[in-house]
Amino acid sequence: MLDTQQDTRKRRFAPREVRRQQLIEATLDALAENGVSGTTMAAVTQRAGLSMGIVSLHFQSKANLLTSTLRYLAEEIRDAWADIHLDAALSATDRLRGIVDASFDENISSPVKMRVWFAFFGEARYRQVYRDMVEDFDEERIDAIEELCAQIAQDGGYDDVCPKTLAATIECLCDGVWLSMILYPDWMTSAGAKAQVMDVVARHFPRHFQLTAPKTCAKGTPT
Amino acid sequence: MLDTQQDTRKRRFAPREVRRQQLIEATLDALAENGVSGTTMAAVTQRAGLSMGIVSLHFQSKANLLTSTLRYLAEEIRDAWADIHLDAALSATDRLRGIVDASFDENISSPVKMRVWFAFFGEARYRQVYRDMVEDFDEERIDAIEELCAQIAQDGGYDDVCPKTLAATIECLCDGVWLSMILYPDWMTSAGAKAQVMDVVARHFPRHFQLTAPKTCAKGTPT
Amino acid sequence: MLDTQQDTRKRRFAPREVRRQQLIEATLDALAENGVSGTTMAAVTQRAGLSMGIVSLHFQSKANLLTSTLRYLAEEIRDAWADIHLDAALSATDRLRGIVDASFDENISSPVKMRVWFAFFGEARYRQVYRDMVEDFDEERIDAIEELCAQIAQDGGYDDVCPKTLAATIECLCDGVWLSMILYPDWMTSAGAKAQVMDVVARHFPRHFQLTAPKTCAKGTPT
Amino acid sequence: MLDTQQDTRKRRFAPREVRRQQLIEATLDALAENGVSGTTMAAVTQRAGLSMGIVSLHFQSKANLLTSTLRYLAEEIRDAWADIHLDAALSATDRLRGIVDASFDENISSPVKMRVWFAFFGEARYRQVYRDMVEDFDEERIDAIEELCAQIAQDGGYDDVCPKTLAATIECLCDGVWLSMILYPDWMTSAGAKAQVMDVVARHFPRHFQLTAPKTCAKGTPT
DNA sequence: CATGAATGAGTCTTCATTCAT
DNA sequence: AATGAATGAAGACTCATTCAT
Repeated sequence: MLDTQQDTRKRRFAPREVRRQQLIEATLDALAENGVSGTTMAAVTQRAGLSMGIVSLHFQSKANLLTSTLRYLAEEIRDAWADIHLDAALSATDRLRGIVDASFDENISSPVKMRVWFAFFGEARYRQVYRDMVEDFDEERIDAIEELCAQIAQDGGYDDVCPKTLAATIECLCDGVWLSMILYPDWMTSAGAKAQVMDVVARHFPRHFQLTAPKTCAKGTPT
Repeated sequence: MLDTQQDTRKRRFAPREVRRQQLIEATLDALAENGVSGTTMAAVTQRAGLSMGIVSLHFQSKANLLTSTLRYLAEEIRDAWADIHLDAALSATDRLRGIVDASFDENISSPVKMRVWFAFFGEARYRQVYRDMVEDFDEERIDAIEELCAQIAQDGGYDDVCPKTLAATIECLCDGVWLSMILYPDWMTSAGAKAQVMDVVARHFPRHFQLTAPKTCAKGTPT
Repeated sequence: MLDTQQDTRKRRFAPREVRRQQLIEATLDALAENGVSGTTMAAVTQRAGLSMGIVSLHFQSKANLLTSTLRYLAEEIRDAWADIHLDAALSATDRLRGIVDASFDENISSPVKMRVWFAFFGEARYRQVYRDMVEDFDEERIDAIEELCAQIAQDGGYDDVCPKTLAATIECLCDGVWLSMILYPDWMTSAGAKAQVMDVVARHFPRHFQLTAPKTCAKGTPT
Repeated sequence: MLDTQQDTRKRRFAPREVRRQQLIEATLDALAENGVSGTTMAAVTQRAGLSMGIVSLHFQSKANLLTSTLRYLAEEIRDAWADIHLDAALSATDRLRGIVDASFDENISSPVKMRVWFAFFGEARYRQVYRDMVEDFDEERIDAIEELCAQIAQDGGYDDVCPKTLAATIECLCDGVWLSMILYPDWMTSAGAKAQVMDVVARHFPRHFQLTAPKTCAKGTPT
């Protein structure tokens, strides 16, 4: 199956979607390594094993290729999240945990993709694109988290928890943990990231989530 | 006083340090507006009201100007933090609150400077520069927070709090909140940011910090 | 035939070697007219009827273009010399004369190329490039001349001729004559140059080479 | 005496001529090391221990400084040559030998000055200046040599020597030897240069000049 | 659908010259 | 007479885009 795909990719002519995907993946690698400004079309196409002109053919311009790459990332996350969100069989606690797990899934938050996110975020001219693209989804997502928090708070009788604040805290914490994963990849792993966030959730809903035992938290080995 | 300074800046000859500062400030503005790749030397010098060659004269190269700008930001934060950290008159709780307050000080976390920080973080090259520059300080800072948490935990008998985890949570939360301030400045203000972080602290140390009352937390107007 | 070549050169796409040659020839002209420092990439490419970026495409940098041009000249001389040197049918005297003739061949020692040689010699940086490039060949060449002189001296019983000194004299004299051809082109022609050098050879080997008759040497019209 | 001069040079204010000489000497060093294009005003003035603006003050422009430096060199040679030429006590043979000796005097043909000569010669835009400056003197000099040769030829009954051709040969040989001194300084020394030229003279006037004994001419140690 | 040589506007950098002190 | 900070034109180099094949 993979062989067939590889084969298709190396053929002189390939369907439009295969080439687009091939270029987007090469762009992800190039962006992770060199940032937005350091990513040249020559580098992208060389990585994809194709010629320079191919970008114009499939994406018209560099700006469009980058925007498409960003959209690809956003949709990937949205899809992963939607799977959890729409699964009617899950309880509120399982959903909340599922959303956090999905956020730090090895595929979603791989080092390459995290670097690409922040590369776009740091470039002022793409920040607006980034914002327009994630705003709706961000809002939808934070509303969903808030709703789950509200439901757990009500069901569990957690009178002292403000669902809105907790939802914001979870969102911000996730963003901050992502940044740590980029800046200090050796210090913050995918598993550690999940534990870090879930600990704050557990701190608010102690009867529904298990706190990481303080004793296991030895100095020098975070998470 | 300001007039005098303005006057000095516009004079044909100015002391070396005045020019350097003037250029760094112009660079901050340019970076905030255009990101690292979008920031041209022409844009920086025009903003400073000077000629193009002046950068080479005072900073040799664009790379050195950007690195110097990054160092300026880092030292500004370090200084603000050191004021709190070295004030022997403060209690552990006051220090912890002081560090969070300083992190979201209007000058330290102004929109311009926040954008510049993330512009640098987005570029792999400058991430390394940043790490080389502030790794020691970052570690010192998180150790200090951990120590304060440990002290409060011990004094207050909070057996269920792992100081190391809490310190990491605070750091990550601050980063994430900064990110929100850039992306949704209307939604996340400086005051709201402090409240957001202190709420998590209060959740861990309820007898030493005041939780934001859940009732004030109405939907639509977070914190 | 020439039209075809011209046509190829003006076409939007040309084989790599055609473009390289085209650029080297334009560089020769530019160097002869403006020297090393006065030769700008814009001037070279304009002369070639191409755009500025083409140099980076085929030679990466200005330094590499100049080095390649120097190598082109050196190889041209080496090839001309090798034709004589490897021709087994020639006698020692014919070879010696042949080498001198080749040195002042209209193509090898054209005004343009002579000026380019001295433009390079004037730049310390390219003197080293030149040495690294042709030191071996220069040595081989002077050794060959010495050997020819030794053979003629032995065959003709010229006991008073030191082949080593004569070889050095011939080399230096050629260089000096080239210099005269640049500075006073009206005074020193290609034919005169050959006569000048061969006269010194004849002075050493009077029974093998014909001296220019002293009577033809009238004041005001040298050689 | 030297101390006094050094002292004058380091004083904040110095007579016009002292400064000019100081700058010309610094220019000679800079030119020898970096060629015409590589010689910046900053490098020259730094070498002289003075400030950048001083050149404009004493020479108006870089072009004028370089032309003045070239003139300084030309006059130095002319003076050295005139001493010999005007010395009525010398015989024709002594004068001829004296001119050659002066040409390769350690001061006149020092490595630094030789490099500067060829640096100017290689730069097309200074070649005309160079030519205008040395043309008259060159002609005067070659006429003098020719006259000396004619006198020796007549006095010694050398019927087969054309004074005009020999004078041209001596001139060209000197130029070529100078070039060798620059390109291969280890191979061609000042003493070797004189011997090389005088050997050709001796070959023409064997009863007036001593040939270098052929036996001393061993392979590997030229001249 | 695909190639890659060619283009040329945009950028960084250098440096002779100027001028307030 | 001397300084050196500042200027700005000029040049090398980069790279997204175009287009003949």
